[in-house]
Amino acid sequence: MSIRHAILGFLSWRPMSGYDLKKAFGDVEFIHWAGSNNQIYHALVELHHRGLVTQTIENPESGPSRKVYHVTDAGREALREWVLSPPELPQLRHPFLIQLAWGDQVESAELDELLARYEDEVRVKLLMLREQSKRMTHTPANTPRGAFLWERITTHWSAFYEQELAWIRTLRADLDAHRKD
Amino acid sequence: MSIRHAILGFLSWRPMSGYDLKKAFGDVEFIHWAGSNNQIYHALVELHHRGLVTQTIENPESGPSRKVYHVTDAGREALREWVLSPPELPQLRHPFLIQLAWGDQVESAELDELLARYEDEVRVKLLMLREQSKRMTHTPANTPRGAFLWERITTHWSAFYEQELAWIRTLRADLDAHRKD
DNA sequence: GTTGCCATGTAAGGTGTTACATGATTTA
DNA sequence: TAAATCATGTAACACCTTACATGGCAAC
Repeated sequence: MSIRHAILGFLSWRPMSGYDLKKAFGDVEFIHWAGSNNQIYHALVELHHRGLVTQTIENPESGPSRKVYHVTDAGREALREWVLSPPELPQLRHPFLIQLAWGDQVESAELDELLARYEDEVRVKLLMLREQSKRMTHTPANTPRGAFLWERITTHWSAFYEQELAWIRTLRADLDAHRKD
Repeated sequence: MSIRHAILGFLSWRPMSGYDLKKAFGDVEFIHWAGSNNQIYHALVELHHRGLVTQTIENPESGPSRKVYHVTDAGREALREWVLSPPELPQLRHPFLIQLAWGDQVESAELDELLARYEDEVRVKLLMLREQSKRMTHTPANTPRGAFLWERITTHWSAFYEQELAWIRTLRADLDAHRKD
């Protein structure tokens, strides 16, 4: 799984420039690459070199010229192959859990403050996700099945943060109950 | 959050060598990401340089010599500070979701096979986690609160994969129902 | 006239993984 | 005698992020 596959995926929706791709990456939360310029432009050169995309240069009357990339048949086949490639397990990086693992180093009041801050961050994140999904009307689903998949994926993504929020709330409540014993 | 903090944390349990640390990182699932030789040995040199750890060299009668590191008071203070530092949100890397986002490229039967393979991977992972938690008796909790935290963290880690499993099962069932319409 | 968007790139630096190099001891 | 484990490190590479460089156009 690399950024090239995701680029092929985006280009299968419609031809795009590097700049378009950068925005596309930024729009879709669960495609985790921040989609930095470096990677995108570099990947496009490589995909072009391998013949998976073609390049057309647009010179509009006004504005800068853009290089628009289109998927080729070979590219479409590569996309299909990638979709069917062995699934990888998700990788969860959770620095806060590691921090918390040594939470015994601090006092109960300090610990609860830390947990409260984390709860806050997660809550804000969830609000942000919901706002974003409201705005995101441009789900590019061509078929009902595609739309269905897309919906399940984004819901699942939110569910992750919801579980996080529920967990931290229970934890705080239980620690509080303990403290009063 | 960097590997240095986790190292300080481990050393706060007991003095360890680089080799010990490497194993410690490998043992604890939710810290699993960081522990490669390169990083550990490099970080130890740096921590030593900053005076957060001291080094004693053991030359046992048999076997190779080992450099054992101990936390200093400054190190313990740095650990405390880190524990109280602003919490970071978890980062989820989920290549399979990205793959699935373009699942429309393949036929329903192929898609279900893919989902089945993923379900299998998650199931195996969960089994592995449960086995591991059975073996892991060496929870280094000094206090009841520490043990409590540790237990909540590892349970939460499993819950993540459990949610994953539930999600994929529902998804498959619903896709199947759709197909029969 | 300054900010922001469109558009293409480069450079530098940090993070993280895999493999390699070395050498002694223990276990099968 | 071959392997695995103990133990310390180095090297090379891939990945990913941040910031920089350039320049035109539009809007306020």
